[in-house]
Amino acid sequence: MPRGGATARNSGEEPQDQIRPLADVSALPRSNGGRTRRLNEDRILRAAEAVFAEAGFNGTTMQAIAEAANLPKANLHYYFGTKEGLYRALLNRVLDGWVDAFDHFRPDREPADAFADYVRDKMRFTRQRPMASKVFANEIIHGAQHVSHYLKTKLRDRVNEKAAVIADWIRAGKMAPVDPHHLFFSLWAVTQTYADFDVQVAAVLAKPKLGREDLDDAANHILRLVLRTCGLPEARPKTGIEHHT
Amino acid sequence: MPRGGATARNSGEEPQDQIRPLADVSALPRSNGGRTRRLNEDRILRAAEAVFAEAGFNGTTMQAIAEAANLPKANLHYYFGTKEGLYRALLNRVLDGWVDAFDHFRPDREPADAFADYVRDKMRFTRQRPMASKVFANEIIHGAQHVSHYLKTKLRDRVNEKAAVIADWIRAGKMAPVDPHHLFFSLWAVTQTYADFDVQVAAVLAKPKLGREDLDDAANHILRLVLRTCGLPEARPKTGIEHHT
DNA sequence: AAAAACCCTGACCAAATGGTCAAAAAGGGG
DNA sequence: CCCCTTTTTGACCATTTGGTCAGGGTTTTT
Repeated sequence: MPRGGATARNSGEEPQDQIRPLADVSALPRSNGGRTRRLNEDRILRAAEAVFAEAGFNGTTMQAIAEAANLPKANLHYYFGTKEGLYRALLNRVLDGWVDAFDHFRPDREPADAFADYVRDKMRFTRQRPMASKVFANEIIHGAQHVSHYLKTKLRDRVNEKAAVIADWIRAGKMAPVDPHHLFFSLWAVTQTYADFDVQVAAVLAKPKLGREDLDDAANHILRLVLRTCGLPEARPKTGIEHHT
Repeated sequence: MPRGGATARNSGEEPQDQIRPLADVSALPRSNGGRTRRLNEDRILRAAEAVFAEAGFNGTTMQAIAEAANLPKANLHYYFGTKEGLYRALLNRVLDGWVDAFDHFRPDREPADAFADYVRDKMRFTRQRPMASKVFANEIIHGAQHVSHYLKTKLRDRVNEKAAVIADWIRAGKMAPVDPHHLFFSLWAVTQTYADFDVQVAAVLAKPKLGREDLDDAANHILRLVLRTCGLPEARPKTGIEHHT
């Protein structure tokens, strides 16, 4: 497959170890410093996020992304080479924000605070970028072919590191015994379910769409669930709407 | 693509992966009362479940299903008309088994027992038919275009009915206050995550694949999580390995 | 045995889709 | 204005894919 004259910087030509964020473009100070490029790439990625989230990789057509971005199809190929390249670039972008919430689990923190912050962060992400979550979920469901390396290295290491923190908290008697790994799986599951399966939740709740209050309710519920699971005292929610025991 | 074998069209080839023991061999009246049809439809649906789960609706080709079922493509069209028809038939089949687990929530039961049975059922389903779960998850993520009506009617009614049971249990002081709807969402999330996101869980646990023990661990964890959330006493797991608080 | 109903399938489309390319436009430094 | 790089895009393929169909086979009924 001969590459065209267009140079695709972000395409995934390499086997499967591109987890880096957008390749840094500063190498070429030519022209306007690649401003046009960055601007257009961002525009395309934004459109791609929405389309990929709704249709999945195979269901997404370059044409659809092009229309969503208001650009001719050939333009996408100019910037990202192939559909796969665009998808990889998008995944990198999504993955970046995914593990950051882990930072809340630090040994010096109080478990209850860490969990509260984590849940709040996750749910905010769910509210602000539900599409990103869906793109990721879709990738995993279909075998994580593009991110398996990432899962087995960076994510696993990160989880193990934070699981150790949880284990220490348990040993120190700061919280009830819980399997740290499965606790994380549960945390991911209950938070992401409101992004990935939003239509199901909305349907059951008889709402046309999940609103902010719904997600706040969800966040409160999740936090309660986590705190009880970890044997931690329940802090009253900030809004104070809830009636306490 | 999935199948590399070259043994595509042998008219007399018998499948060896069929594990459908027909109830009675002696008392069957006629050799055929639409039996061929049922047999073939089942065979196709089984193949379709695997392929759709792995590739999603758009990523699945009739050709791939045909190869997985060891039948010519035209045969699938003969039985199901269109790809959409096949998909819908599959979806119905999957949905059928999906709400049945709800039956455990009956007013006369003890909450702890009901939850235990529910979790066990769900996890057994996850173990035995992970593909079915993925097909469903995929459908929901992509907007539930084929099942939205089902979600808004049957599922919603069912959930409301069972939520009322939970609410009664809470009122009766049999369990701690929890939002019943969100409790269900959490239950679905934490159980299905082991089917839908199995590769992620396996990757983090450094296993090539989730085994039975992993799912048993998960089930124990989930049950503990649920019981604590509902303020119910923890029964010791069957294996007795765990030491309780 | 003949008719009827059901089953099977290779061969064949029309449409959609990822990708290519050449030529033209825009941009900018000298 | 000229030269070089970057960007833009319409037109154009090769391949894939869902779907059709006519004709042949097999089983059941009359």
